[in-house]
Amino acid sequence: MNPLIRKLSNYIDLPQADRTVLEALSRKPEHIVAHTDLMIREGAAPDRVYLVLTGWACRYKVLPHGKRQIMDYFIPGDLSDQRIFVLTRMDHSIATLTAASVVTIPAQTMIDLTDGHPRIAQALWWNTLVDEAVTREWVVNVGQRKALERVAHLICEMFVRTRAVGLSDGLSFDFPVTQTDLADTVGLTLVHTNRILQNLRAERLITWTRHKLTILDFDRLATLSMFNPQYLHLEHEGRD
Amino acid sequence: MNPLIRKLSNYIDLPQADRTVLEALSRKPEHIVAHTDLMIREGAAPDRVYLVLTGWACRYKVLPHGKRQIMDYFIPGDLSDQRIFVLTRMDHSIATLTAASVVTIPAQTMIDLTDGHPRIAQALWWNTLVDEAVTREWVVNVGQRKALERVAHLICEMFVRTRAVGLSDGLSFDFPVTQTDLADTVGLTLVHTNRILQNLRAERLITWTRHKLTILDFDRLATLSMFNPQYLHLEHEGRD
DNA sequence: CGGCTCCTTGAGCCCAGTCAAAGTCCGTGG
DNA sequence: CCACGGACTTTGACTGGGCTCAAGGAGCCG
Repeated sequence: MNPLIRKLSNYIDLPQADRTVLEALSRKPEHIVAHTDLMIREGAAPDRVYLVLTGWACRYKVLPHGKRQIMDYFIPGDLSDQRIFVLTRMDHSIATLTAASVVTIPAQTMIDLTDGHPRIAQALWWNTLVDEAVTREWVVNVGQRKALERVAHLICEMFVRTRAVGLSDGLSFDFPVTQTDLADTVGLTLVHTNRILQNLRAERLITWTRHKLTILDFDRLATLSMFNPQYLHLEHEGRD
Repeated sequence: MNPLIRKLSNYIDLPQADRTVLEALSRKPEHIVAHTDLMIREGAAPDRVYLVLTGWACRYKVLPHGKRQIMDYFIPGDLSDQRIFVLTRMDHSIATLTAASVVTIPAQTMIDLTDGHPRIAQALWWNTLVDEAVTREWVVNVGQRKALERVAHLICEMFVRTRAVGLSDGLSFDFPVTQTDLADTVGLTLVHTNRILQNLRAERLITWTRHKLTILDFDRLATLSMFNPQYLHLEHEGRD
């Protein structure tokens, strides 16, 4: 099933008409190799929105001293900002982390989508609000959690988000980033991130080989990292 | 002038009709003392939006181990999420940092506002996108900058944001938070934040007494903290 | 003038960063 | 099928930025 529909269904049940409209968006995905910037680069004028169908991507920024911070992961079903073209310049970049298939949606299509389909419009608002909540939680993560908790929290989040689009398999899911990516996500060095992963493995909390991550004890991982999934708003909150 | 209008004018010139509509919102502000949670608390159902007219407020979250992270400051002209009521539960809290006057806008008023006034709708989208960009920059700040750079960056940002609503005086502006608040904002301890402030003063980069902060050398402060104001999108980007 | 809250300072420790090198995995081409 | 090369992961030794604990000082309000 289209991962965007699957994702939005966590919020609200969409009637068939709306589903058809959303399905129609996902024709003609583009296949993009790993580690490629999408067309909207920092400084350029955004005129489109990206929808990831398969693979992972991320938002990131590189500072003048060369350090990179990843500020968001895009997994299947994730959409880059629905109204990004209101701005005239991107203030960050978006790149694939893996090979990915991505749909490009022109600005006008997004406008028509929300103008003509109020339930989709509302679901996309939910989507936007969740994106904001996730980013805020990442501020909390790098600001207040210790290294081990930080990595554990990210793993919990990505597991739940992956499961929400039907891409988990029990407590296993595809976590296709390198340790360097992970380090730049949680604000630690590569070396320290690696040692933290050793700890998580030694504590029998996770296994992670060949991009396949398995959580061995979700409750302990969630408690230890103070993971409270409420900010993901996946409890079918759509009123009506 | 109404600080919301002033803020949105950084993006686009609003015709008098739109200004009048926005002015009308700001009748009956409520006066709230410092350190008070606004009605939407974590876990509660949001049904309104807040607009700050005077004073500062913040979004924050307290983790189970008692640590607080401030994820956003609200200064005059700042609006809490324009569509927050799409969610059924708040995942964080909002509190005043100082005495403040705040306008409460019911959900339906927000909907009418954007339905009936396309330019306001677009300006509010700009506002939302800037809020997101700010939060993302805060991820970068706590993730990749060192303590001194972090504090310096926040000062640069709050100076520019304050100036954008006409509340700066040369290189001086009201920075009415305690060092404890500041520490919880930049993800450092109070003690270390204090020492960093001593450094900034010793380096003759700032003075900060009685809530009045003066930047002594903006260029040096901006360079040192790698502050690039592009993410604030204040360059009157509104097309048309 | 007493008691808040907030700011400042000192000493010692530890979590995470840095530097450097070695090991592992995997795709590719001979 | 194996050798090679590049990307990614792991390990060790050392350093240092930021945290913790603790106490004292300054400003402000009643």
